[in-house]
Amino acid sequence: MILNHTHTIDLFPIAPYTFDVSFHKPDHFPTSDNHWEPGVRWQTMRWQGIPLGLKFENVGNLYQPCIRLSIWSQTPLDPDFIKGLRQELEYRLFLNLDLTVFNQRFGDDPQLGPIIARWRGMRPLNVSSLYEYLIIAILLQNATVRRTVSMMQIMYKHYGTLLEYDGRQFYCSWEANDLNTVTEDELRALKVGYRAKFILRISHAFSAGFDEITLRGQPRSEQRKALLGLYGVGPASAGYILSDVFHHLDEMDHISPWEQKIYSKLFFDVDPEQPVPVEQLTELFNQRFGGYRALAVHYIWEDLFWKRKNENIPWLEKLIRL
DNA sequence: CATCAGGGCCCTG
DNA sequence: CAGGGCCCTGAT
Repeated sequence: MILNHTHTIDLFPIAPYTFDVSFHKPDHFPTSDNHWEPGVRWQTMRWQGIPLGLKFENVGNLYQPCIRLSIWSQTPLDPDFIKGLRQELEYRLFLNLDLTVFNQRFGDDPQLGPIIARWRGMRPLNVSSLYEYLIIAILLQNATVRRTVSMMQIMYKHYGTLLEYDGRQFYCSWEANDLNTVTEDELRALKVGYRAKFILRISHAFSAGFDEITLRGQPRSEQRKALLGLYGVGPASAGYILSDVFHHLDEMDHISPWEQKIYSKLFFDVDPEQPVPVEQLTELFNQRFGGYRALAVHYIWEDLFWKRKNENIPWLEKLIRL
């Protein structure tokens, strides 16, 4: 599908805001719906059923942030659509997050302070809808990164839409309805394994009305309950979604074994293969980062993975198993 | 070649 | 509440 019509609008995040570390997360596995270069991110999006090609460009700075957003579409978009899209992106990109309190509170923390200074203005990144994020969460389960990438790619090939805009090609996600007529065997043929059942059950739930926007307005406990009610979603996936999709900056209910190893090294400087008990990690997070546990760990985590981009971190390589 | 664990979850006992 | 099984893949 070739997208020829363009609209351009400006988005104004709350300062401080930093474009690159907010739009590129070195620890996220690569998917063919987006591409980042310094100052630019291409990203497809399906909104109100319409496939869009987005291009975000940094035209501001830390204290006077501005993002120029170009929107490619197959047919012209009316102003109401653009308005709704703007609101949705402001939410998903967390542009209204005011980091002032966080920065003040942890600016003097011996570990977090220098990291905040380095990445000031960074916020978590999620451009996906809840449904799209759930698919990713399912594909992450019990798989290496390489396998997750290949499962995601084959799903895009079969059910996504290839978009061409700005001289580039990216896949755009499908909708839950699109899988209504797909059988478990068809999905299994794509080598997603037992996850086929999860993907279908979740897609059916969304087709039947499971609604992201409604959930946004509910308290975290209700959101968690609703997520855990989805077949194939357990505490790990629910935790990622509550922090990444629903923006709960203090979400830290579940620490999985591989995370436990990395946290043990980062916060206690012990051999990751002899990790400290989860309860001890939880206690440390509560004491030091209470109220902002997810955001604090996000800063430390991203700092580590940016470092990994530039230098070899042997202990980490062993743990992330590409 | 065979075996096994992997960035979970469901189901059973 | 602990533990087996699940699809597949690549590492050993």
